[in-house]
Amino acid sequence: MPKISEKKRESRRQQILEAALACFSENGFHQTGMADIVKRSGMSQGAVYLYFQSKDDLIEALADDRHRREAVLNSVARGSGDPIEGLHALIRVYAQWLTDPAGEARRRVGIHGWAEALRNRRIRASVVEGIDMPRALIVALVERAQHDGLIKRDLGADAVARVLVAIFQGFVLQKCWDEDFDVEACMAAVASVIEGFRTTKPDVGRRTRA
Amino acid sequence: MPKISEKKRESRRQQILEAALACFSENGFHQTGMADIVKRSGMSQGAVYLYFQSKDDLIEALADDRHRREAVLNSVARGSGDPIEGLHALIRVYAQWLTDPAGEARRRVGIHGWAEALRNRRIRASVVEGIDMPRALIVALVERAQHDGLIKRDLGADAVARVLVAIFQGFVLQKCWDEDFDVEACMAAVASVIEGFRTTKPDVGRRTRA
Amino acid sequence: MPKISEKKRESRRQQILEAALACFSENGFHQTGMADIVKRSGMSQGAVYLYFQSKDDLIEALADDRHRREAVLNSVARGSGDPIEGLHALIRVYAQWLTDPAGEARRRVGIHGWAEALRNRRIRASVVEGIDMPRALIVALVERAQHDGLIKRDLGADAVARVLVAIFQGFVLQKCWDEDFDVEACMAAVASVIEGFRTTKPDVGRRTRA
Amino acid sequence: MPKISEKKRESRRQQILEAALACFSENGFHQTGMADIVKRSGMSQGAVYLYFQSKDDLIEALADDRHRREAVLNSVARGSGDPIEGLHALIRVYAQWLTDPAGEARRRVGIHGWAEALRNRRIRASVVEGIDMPRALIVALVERAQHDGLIKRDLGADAVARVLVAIFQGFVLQKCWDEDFDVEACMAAVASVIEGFRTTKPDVGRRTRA
DNA sequence: TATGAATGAGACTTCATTCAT
DNA sequence: AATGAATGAAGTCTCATTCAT
Repeated sequence: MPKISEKKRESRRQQILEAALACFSENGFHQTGMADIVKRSGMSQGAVYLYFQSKDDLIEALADDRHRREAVLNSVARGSGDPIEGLHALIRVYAQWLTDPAGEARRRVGIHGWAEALRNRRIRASVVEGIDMPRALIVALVERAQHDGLIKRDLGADAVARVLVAIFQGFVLQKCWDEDFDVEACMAAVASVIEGFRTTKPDVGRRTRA
Repeated sequence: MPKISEKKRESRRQQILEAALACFSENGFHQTGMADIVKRSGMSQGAVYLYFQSKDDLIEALADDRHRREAVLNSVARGSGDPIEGLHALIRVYAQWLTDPAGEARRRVGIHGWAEALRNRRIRASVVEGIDMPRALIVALVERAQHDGLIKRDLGADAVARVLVAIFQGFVLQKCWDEDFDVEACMAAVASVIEGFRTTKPDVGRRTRA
Repeated sequence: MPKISEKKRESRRQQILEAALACFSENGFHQTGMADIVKRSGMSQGAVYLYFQSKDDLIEALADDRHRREAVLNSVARGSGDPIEGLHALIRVYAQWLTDPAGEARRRVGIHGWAEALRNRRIRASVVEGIDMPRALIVALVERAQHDGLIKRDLGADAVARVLVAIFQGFVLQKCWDEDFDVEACMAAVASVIEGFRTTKPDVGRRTRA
Repeated sequence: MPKISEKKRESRRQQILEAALACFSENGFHQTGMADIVKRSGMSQGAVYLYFQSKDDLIEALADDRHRREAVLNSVARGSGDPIEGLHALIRVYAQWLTDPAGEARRRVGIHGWAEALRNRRIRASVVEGIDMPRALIVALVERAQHDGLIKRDLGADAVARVLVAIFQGFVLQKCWDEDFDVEACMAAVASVIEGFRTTKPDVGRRTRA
């Protein structure tokens, strides 16, 4: 029974996905040929089509893969007690993800995915869902913080979330374009961003004084 | 060889660029064929090559065009007296650019350009220069503000600038994917971000006390 | 204005159709590659697609071409006075078409078309219409002959027509498979077939009465 | 090497042949993939090649199968006393074969075989032999009938045979394209065709004179 | 200048067949 | 005997660019 073992099959699949990731990372989806992926994966032309129905299917599989990994990323910051501390935890997780050298290719492909999301419904769904997850998480944290009087009540929780998400999207771009992008330094600024959303202590002090 | 007037020539060039912008906006650079651009511009296949050497040349021309427009955008916020007010002015300008319905196509093409910048040196140069301009502007404002004690001195001016730039990059993405993106609400949050960078009053108090 | 003249364009089209006809005649539709047609036509790969949208389009064009030629063929036998003579005229026309050495390729492609008609709606429509034309013609002749008492009234005019059409379809097959197929001899037999449809002598009696 | 029983082996072979027949009937030889046949037969890719050397081998096996079945068909009309009655018997047998709903697929594949016979020597041999059998049979009957003065002596026996064979070939086509083809009505016309081959009454007169 | 027909390399995908298990 | 994963040549079609007019 030469039916390949599930383990082997999954391994082959990963082999192709990794080759595709590397190729897409270097040349984008549409400048990468199946031949490139085939060569890099060390498999034969036909073999790829035993694992993926088409090039688009391959691209979508990578998008789904990314989606799945980010879900894990988000779960880390969940369940923290203090909402402010939760935000900081989230930031730390993403900062780490941003710094990881092994994630370079994935970040680059992510950017290509952003462009692709503009014209491919399936990809857009995956990408948008990918940013809706952390956004929802942040919204929840912010609302709790607002309820506790820790974050200004006149700010939209969604707006706050979008700002934080945007910062990381921009950081991905800047990091990919510029080798010297200093994540550490920027993180300190991000911490201050959160400070900006907080209700100011002095008010309390002044109030007690009064 | 009947030479065409310079005016006519420029007009034709724009005609092609506009057609290309519309096509690229809808389908990206590599999914758009020269035939699409030709059809949309109302010109002939051969004509395009009288104005642009190649498809890549066309893409680069659009990138340069974008670069030139952004230079104008930045100049608006220059020369303001109060650096903090300068930052707010800059934000207002970009918010407006983000909201302009006529700029939709340009924003979308911009995203495709971000992806293309990953593999095309010439495009990257243009894109990076495009964000270096506002970044330098912000850095100058922040440094002045820090000197005046208006912004925390322990924050890197560059980091602050990168955060603000990142926010707008992320906003472009979110706006292009999501029709309902609420620029107004988000701008309020961005104002708070700047608050976060500012020195808090108590410090002044403490300093005076010391 | 290098827009090709209509004459030139039509000539190119024919060039391709002839190459396709020759290739299909030798190897059938699906065993003939576009490369074969391209090579035979002396044009370039891309050129063919300036004249035909796809291989299927090319096949359909040939089917339509055949359809058009047969319409001409049928028109020959129309308008004859004596319906029996009309039938014989039709037979003569088809016999000639069957014998024409220049039509060999067309007959062979016709057979491939019969097979293709089984799974391609568009082709079937063309083929069926192609046999409905002579059938309708024969039906009209037979009905007139029956009205004149020249052909047995108990035969269905449609059945008679189908028999005559079938004979020629079978002849095409036999001629294409067997170089030695003797059209002359067979035509004598076909004349007898028509004899068989005629009313028997008793009618002559009625006629003698007149 | 666990050898399979001869019975089992033959059963598997038939299983494949039936699947192939169904597939070829629907899509023709070259538009049917081995994968289609495999799926329909319920066997594995490799298994087919244990029973047939190649796809062509499979096609040829079906052609031979057809050949064998037709031999049986012809034998029915053999040995009849009256040659004219023999012709009618043959016609009846073929009419029945034409009507049998279970033979639909076989008739359709037969048409594909006619086309294939144009380029495949092996198939042509099988197909031509397949029509030579009934033709020879008819020739023998006609010659006997001519000897007995029942059929016109000036008709070539071979021509008569070819006409009758052609009629049934054409009927197969018309039946396969047109669900409403009326076999019954056409058979009456075929009976008249045979009438047409018969000597006319005057001959009888001559004979009576003798 | 301007046209658009022509080019041909290269894109993605399929498929008959083989072979390790 | 049987499996089905693997192969890789070949298929159809596209497209940026050129060039005769």
